[in-house]
Amino acid sequence: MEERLHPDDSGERTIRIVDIARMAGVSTATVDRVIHHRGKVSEQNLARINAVLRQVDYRPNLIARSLASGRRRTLCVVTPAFEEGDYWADVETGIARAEAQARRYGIDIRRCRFDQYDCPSFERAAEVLHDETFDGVVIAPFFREPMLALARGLDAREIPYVFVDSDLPECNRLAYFGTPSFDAGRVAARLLCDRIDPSADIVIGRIVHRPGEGSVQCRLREEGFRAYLDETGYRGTLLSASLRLDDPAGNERELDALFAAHPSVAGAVTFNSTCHLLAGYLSAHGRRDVRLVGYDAIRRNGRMLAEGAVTALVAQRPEVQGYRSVMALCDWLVEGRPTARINPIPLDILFKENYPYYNNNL
Amino acid sequence: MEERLHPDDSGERTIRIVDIARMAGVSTATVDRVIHHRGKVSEQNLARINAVLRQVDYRPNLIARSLASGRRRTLCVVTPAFEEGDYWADVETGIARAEAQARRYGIDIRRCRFDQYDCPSFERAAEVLHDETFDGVVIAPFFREPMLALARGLDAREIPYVFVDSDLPECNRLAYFGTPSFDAGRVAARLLCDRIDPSADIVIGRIVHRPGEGSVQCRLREEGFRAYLDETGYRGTLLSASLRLDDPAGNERELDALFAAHPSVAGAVTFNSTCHLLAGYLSAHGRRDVRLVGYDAIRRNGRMLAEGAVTALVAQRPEVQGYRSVMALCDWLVEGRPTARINPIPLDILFKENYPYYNNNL
DNA sequence: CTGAAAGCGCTTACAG
DNA sequence: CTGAAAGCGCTTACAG
Repeated sequence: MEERLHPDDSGERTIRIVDIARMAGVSTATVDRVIHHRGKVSEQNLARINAVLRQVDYRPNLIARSLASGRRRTLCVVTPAFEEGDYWADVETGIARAEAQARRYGIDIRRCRFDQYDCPSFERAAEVLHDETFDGVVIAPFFREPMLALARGLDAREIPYVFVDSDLPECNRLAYFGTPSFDAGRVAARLLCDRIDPSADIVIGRIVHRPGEGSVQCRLREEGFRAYLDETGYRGTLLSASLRLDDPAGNERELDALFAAHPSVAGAVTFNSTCHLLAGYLSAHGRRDVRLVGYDAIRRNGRMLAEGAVTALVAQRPEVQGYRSVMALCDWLVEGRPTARINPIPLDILFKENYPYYNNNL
Repeated sequence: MEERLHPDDSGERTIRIVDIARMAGVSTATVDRVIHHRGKVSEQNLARINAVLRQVDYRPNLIARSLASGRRRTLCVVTPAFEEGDYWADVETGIARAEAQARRYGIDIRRCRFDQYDCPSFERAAEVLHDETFDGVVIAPFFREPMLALARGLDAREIPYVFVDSDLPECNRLAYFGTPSFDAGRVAARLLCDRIDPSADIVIGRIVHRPGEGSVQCRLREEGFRAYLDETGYRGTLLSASLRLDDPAGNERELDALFAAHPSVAGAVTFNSTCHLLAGYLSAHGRRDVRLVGYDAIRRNGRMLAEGAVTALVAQRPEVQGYRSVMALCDWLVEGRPTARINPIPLDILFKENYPYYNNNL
């Protein structure tokens, strides 16, 4: 073990660049060059300075650095467009918090939104990343193929990027922040099964946006859900209900037909944040005997939870995801400090009793 | 609405003290005096500068401020001593995280530990706060009377303090961070009742440290627990088991006797973080039919959860509590930014299925 | 009561 | 390849 002198340990004053310069018999500019690997430095000076650097525990004063350099950097955040009360509004809350902190270190944030149900809109957003240049990118990789292409471009230009919400492990992302979808499905299954008979039928509410299938995340959650049922000896039937965000009358007909055909249904689940749709139906029809589990603590779901129309919600700290995604990039750019590549965000379980405290997650 | 020019909105460059000085026709030192309400300033200059300040949206550059002032401040954190794997070790994790950030703004942290089961040790820690002077204090107010005395002293010396873990509302604390204990009790009751018959007996494990009664927090949790049972028509019997941290043989005898006398017990609960004691007993005696709910995601509890000896844990983000307590003080000291006085930390529910992801809560 | 000047630690042209 | 010097925005003695 090398003997090191550290100010905090020894009571010595903290080491500055001038100190190093003096010890190495060079100017501060040369020390700066070595520290940042920029410009040319003679072999001799390089060796001397490195020798000093090895002796002392130099910790750059980031505040001074940021003040002196005056350098501003710009990040681009590419996430779905949202309205108030939507899931992505909560992610934005976290991003805004990070933005406030990042500004102090000279980092600005540019937003770029896309329609999460419309692949071409994602591709248009990706074009911005091509046309302009950024120091880093946070992106919700909703659409696989365009994302892979985009990632190749970013890799080529050596622009670091962070994934939020869902992951594409084959990409060279700096970090990923999101909940483990498969286990999120298992959790939902457990919450439902704790309260219904193992032979009762369960409705799966599927929100249909367009002909294509659901998101990767929803699919993984469903797999986890089914896995749990298999493991625990479930022997009822899983029924599917196709619902639309924009067609209440159609939803009503769909559900009326389903419940008429299967009076024994005792549970329901949705794998995205729209369980308030099903909850509204159950509530309106007085079906308090049907247990419903869904995802995300958005206000409309929270209201249904409070009313008792939803049994439990599985939530995923969207603000934390937004905040940490941005901060990971800041840490990297400002201090060169890497973040873990995969950062599973905790899966939160909300009942009526603890929902009221599930707010400021920052 | 007053018209304000803000750099971010208008593309104008950001306002500095020199700009204000120029606009008011004074020196930067005088502007500084007005901004910080320090030193004497003539009526006339005061008026001029305030007029300018009203026009522009001056946002001090905190980085420059901290660099220039070179002022260091010291906070004192007074929390229970702990060993690895204890609850308070997790709180310390959050404190250490905050410390790293705070250092950049010239804030140092001093620790002061006490024995959470020993009031005199708390009083000794309080003496440090009297003898030395700090710019702010974070404190876990375990013991009411000495804390009230200490708070009076801090108030008199105008030293801001933040409570963590539990609250004493009659004190003039800058902020409080902790979970709502009563509802934490209700949540535990719900978790237990979802899985047992309303007429089954329930054991309450009480950890006895010394003759005195348990902490305020435990008592409140128990009240919430009982309230939930009352509301939901529970009609079994609540049985009490007195356990000790340091007497496994005694615990064994106590529980053997209890379970022998009450073979119908189907549930158990503890209101502090030691449910691993009860879990160990149940596991060793093959009592998988007894559902157990406890508090805090410390490692020993987590292991029992994974094994299935604990049904669910209610957790309270100790790292977040530690982190935010310190940061609240930093925000106040550095920027004069106040925090909400009461900050309820979310109540987390952990099952075997989501426990693995309940780690880095920061 | 007020302002000129130095300085916090680091970076950045610029001249050599 | 190197170093002296200016400057980032703010604060702090100090002289007046």
